[in-house]
This record gives sequence, structure tokens and C-alpha cells, in this order.
Amino acid sequence: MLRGQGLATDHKTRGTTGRIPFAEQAYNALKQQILGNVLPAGSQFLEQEIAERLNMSRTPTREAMVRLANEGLVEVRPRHGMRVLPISPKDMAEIYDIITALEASAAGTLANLELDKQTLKPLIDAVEEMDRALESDDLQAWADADHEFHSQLVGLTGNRRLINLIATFHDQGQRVRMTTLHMRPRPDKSNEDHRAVVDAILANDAATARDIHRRHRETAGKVLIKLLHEHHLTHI
Amino acid sequence: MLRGQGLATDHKTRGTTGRIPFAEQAYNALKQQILGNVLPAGSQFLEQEIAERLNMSRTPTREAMVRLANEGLVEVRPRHGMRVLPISPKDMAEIYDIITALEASAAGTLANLELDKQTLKPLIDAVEEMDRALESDDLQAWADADHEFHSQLVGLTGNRRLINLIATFHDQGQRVRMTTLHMRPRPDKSNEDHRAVVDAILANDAATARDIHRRHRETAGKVLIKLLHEHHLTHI
DNA sequence: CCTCAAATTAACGTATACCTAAACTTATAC
DNA sequence: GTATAAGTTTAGGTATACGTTAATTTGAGG
Repeated sequence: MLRGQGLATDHKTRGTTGRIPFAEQAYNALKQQILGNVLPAGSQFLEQEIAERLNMSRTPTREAMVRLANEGLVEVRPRHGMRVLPISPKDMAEIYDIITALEASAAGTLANLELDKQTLKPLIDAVEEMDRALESDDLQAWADADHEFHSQLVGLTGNRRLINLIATFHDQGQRVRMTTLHMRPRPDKSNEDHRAVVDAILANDAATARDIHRRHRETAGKVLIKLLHEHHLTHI
Repeated sequence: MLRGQGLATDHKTRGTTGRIPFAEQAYNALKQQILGNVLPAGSQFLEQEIAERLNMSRTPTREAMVRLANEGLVEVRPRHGMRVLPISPKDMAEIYDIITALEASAAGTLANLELDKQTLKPLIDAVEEMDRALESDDLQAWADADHEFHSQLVGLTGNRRLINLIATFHDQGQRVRMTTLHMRPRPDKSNEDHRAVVDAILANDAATARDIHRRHRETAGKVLIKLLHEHHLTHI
């Protein structure tokens, strides 16, 4: 659940005591290590191994594994432990289809809200940051700003379920995007697209906002998947 | 998440032995009881109570609770056990926004696939079933056929993540739809819309398919939410 | 009667124990 | 040497035990 929904991404509100439950520590640690490719795609670990690695018993470990499985980051098979799921081009197509649909819709929603420039500042800032990053040929900074833009786009809708969903699928594609970051052509078109989406939102033109954003993501998805095929990256 | 994603809706493939793990039994039973309003919105249960109710220990019970929480059906608060989450009009708006975006996109996807009438038969059948149900004033049958239509629509895309997502959010809105089923005006327009979506898909007109479906769901969502406000149903 | 602190209770988070069955190893038959 | 069967190991599913801490109750002071 995906992150499923609900608490999956949210930091579970906990009492005034600062203590973080082991189950959540395990979840956070494993997730970070999966996204950071410390636990690479395809790698497997028995419950016991993970528990030892995290200095806790199998119980909270298991709970974390269940949550990660619901989010689609790992697979749990009896007697084989937890396996970090590799992402195939087909998976990436599924992920992009979903992100495309949700973000395009979000862009339309924002356009209908008649927001002022002040409220959209986070979006505008992100676009400018992307420009700067491109100028200085800092692809990592560009990727960060790109993520910031897409994250703010859905964040401004205020739809918590939507925000969590986008985060979940962003995470699923994380490794693939990182792997291919330096294989892509310079993403100048991306920056243009983002600016056009912001303009459409400011003009309260929902149809255009949706359309541009959809095409933007569709294209990005196609480029990425083509790249995967060209480089024979069938399972990342 | 979802169901988060992944295994959430899928029946976990299990060995040739027919035995179903307690954790999964618990998940299935609780989910069924929540959707069927046997465990009504707002009701709370301690881990121990659920465990006793299901004739098992707290361990598999907890695992089921975690999964249900990830899917957004319940909330788990230390010392208060599991609480079946009530759905507010705002929740319903979030849910409909997501379903609308995803299904409209699915309709567009299908239109681009150049499918023949044979492949779309499940969709066409569902529309006809809805007609029959309306003629015989059988609202429950209509709701079932309506669900079948929407389920087939995303099913035909073959996108497993998408299919799971739609199922998750369908579940989240289940109680609300059932509660309001007999408060709605006769859904004649719905059947028209569905037919138009099928036509657009057959005509390989993605933009129209997306548009009609989006408007269809938007309208349905607005009608539903208006109904909730009129009847002061703030938490179902 | 009300307020706040101390004492008590109990729900949960976690660790551990246990048993079953799948995976692996060894042995036996051909 | 291969195939099958018996024996062994071990991972995981579940139950249970235990300590911590939040919630509740009790009681003292006003």
C-alpha cells in the first residue's frame, strides 16, 4: 500500500516521549537502505538476519517487513525471507501511468482553486531552482528540485491520500531514476513544461494544466523506459 | 497500500497445502466485517478482544491490523486498539478525486489500445446489466453492475498497481455508497455515461474517453457529497 | 464537591519459546 | 551415477511471557 494509505508515509504521531518504537525504526531504516540501494534489488534476507542487523527481535522486524511489502518495495516469501523487489520496464510503465494520472489531475485541481502567485511560490521556486541546477550542470540538484516541484504540486491540493500515493510510487521508482539520471539527455524541456503548468494553473485553465502535465509525464516515462531497454536494464 | 500495493488485494500465493495463515484469516475476516458494517465506523477494539473474537493470539491479529491500517480502513492507536475509521465528506472528496483521476486515465489508456468489441465485452455486458437492473428497480443489482463496470475498466489496462489502488479506494468508500444507495436519484445518467465511455474507447478516442469518464465521476462524487451534507452524514 | 498527586491497572511493544512443515542432506535401491 | 526415500535442519508462524508506560482509580487536601 501501498503504502497503502494512511500512516504509511506519515510519521506516526507519538506521545510526548521521544521514543521511537522499534517497529518504526526498522521500517525507516530498511526503507532508507532500500531506496539508497544499500540493500540492492533482488537481495534477500531472512527475518533473523534483518533482526540481528537492526539489533532487535524478529517481532518488530516482521511488522516493518509487512509494511514494506504493502508498499510494494519488498516481497516476503515464507522460508526465503524478504526480497527487495527489482523494478522492470513494465513496472516502471505501471508506475508512470499512475503518477501521470494523479499529478495531471492535481494540476487541474489547483487550476480550479484560483490560487494566487504567493500560494504557488513553492512551485515557482522549484522551477527556478531547476533552471539554476541545469545551468550549473548539477543533475542531482536538478533531480531534487524536480522532485520538489512534483511534491509541491500534489501537496498544494491538500489531499492527504493523494500525497501519500504519489510518495509511495515515487519511492518505487527511486532506484530506477537514480540509476538513469546521468544517461538522460539534458532535461531542458522538463523545465519548460513545468513553467507552462504553473502558468496554466495561474490562468485557472484546468484543461490545459492537466493536458500539459499529462504529456510532460507521459514523455518523461517513455524516455525513461526507452533508456532502460537501450541499456538492457531489465531489473533494477 | 495500499493494500497499499502488492499483496494487499492479491491472495498471497501459498503452497500446495491449503492452509491459510491466521494472519491472513484475520485480515480477511476483519476486512469483510468492516466493509459489511458489522464493525461499524468509529467502533474500537483492543488487540486482545479481536484476538479472542478470531480465536487466535495477538500476534497474527496485530499483523492484520497493520495491514488494514496501511489500507486506510482502520487506525491503530496505542492503548486504544484498532478503530474503524469513519469517512467524512472531506474523505469522500479525496477518495473520489483519486478514483476519478485513475479511472479517467484508464479509459484513455484503453482507447489507445485499439481494442475490439470482443475484448470490451465485459464492459458492454456490465452496461447492459445496469440497464436491466434499473428497469427492475433493483438498486443493489445496479450498484453491483456499476462496480463491475468500473472494475473491468481498470482491469483491462492490465496495470496491477492501478487495479489494486482502485480496489483500495473502492473499499474505503464502500460503507458510504451502501448507506446512500437508496437516497440517490435514479442513476439513468450514469448508464448513459458508461455507454459513451465504451463508445469512445471503441472509437480509439482517448481524449473523449478520459473527459467523459472524468466528468462522470466528478458529477457522481459531487452528488454523493451533497447528499452527505443534506442528510448530515458527517461520519459514516 | 473539586483538584491534583500517588497508586494501581492493563494494553501494548518487544522478546522469546515452541512447533510445524519446507528445504536440505544423507542413505538406499536400482 | 541417478532417483527416490528417510532423516535432519531451520525458517517462519504463532503463542506466550514480560516490562514499560499511559490511562485510570484512589485518596488527600482544599
